[in-house]
Amino acid sequence: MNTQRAAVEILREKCVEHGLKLTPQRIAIYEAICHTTDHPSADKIFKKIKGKFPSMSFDTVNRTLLTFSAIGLLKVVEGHGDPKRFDPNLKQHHHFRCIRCNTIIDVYSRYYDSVKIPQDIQSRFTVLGKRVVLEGICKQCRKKS
Amino acid sequence: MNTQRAAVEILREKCVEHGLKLTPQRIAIYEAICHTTDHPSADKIFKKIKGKFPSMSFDTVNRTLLTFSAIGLLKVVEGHGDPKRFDPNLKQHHHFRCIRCNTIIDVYSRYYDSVKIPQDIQSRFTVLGKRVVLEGICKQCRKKS
DNA sequence: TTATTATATAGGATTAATTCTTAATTGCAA
DNA sequence: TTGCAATTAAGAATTAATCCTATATAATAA
Repeated sequence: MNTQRAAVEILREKCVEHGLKLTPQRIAIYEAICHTTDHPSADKIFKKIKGKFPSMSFDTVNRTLLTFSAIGLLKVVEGHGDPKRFDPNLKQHHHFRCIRCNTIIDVYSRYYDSVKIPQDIQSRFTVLGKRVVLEGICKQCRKKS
Repeated sequence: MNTQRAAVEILREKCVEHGLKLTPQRIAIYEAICHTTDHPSADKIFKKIKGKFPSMSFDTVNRTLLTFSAIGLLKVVEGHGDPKRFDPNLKQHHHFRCIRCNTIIDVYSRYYDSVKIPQDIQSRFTVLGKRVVLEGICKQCRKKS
């Protein structure tokens, strides 16, 4: 698949750039998370990979995800005290979180992208990223009640 | 102190509203968190209270904070997989998070308050809250490097 | 290629965070 | 007051995250 090849190439570049080895584990983990849009936890990725890669340890998955986060291959999304959740989507986007089922859904909006950093905030901090975070009830949970 | 009395009254109202008992533990915990602006974890609140209330258990602090969160007395702030952090500030506000020291600083901005919920998002979700979340380097950490 | 070496991994141990269990206590309504 | 349902303390159990170390391996250079 095209997107898979692209993923390995992106990974390879980043590894070379940071002097990291391109191991089968790293490839499997990066490909696994690239196929998600639900911001999975380390444990979810671990379980997903277990079938194809029975010898992999949870520690490797967790450590690798943190490494990826450190080199900017993915981000830890803002959560609410539950296990860390990872997001391979580096494009500017926003999040909606359901307070019932705790799902985090990507929101794309030019309008939100265009929200500016006011001058007084710029002088207080070095702002590297911004995001609009919405919360409420998702469609599925709305149906249930 | 005036703000302290106010805190107890707010707590009492909410407790009556939800059929909860007004216990000394709840009062102590609510007053403690009302005096913070640094979005402390349950553990920090626990340590803060320990001096005045040596018999209180960590579990009580944690459970009580979650109860407060459930009845809307405070909120669990968006974090990054670390222990839950609580925010008694229910006024519309925004957050800046330092990626170095993990401090979360309140940001007040009329401009950010005025950011709207687009129509297509309203139709997908029942949006109950919104916040602009900034991240970057805070002043203190900028000095260090 | 092959040898070398620094890095990475597996798997179990450890630590930390959170939640559960239970017996005792205590607000508060009657 | 009294009775009872809600709440608490304390420790156990569970779950999440990190650390340790012996082994394996990717990448480099001969």
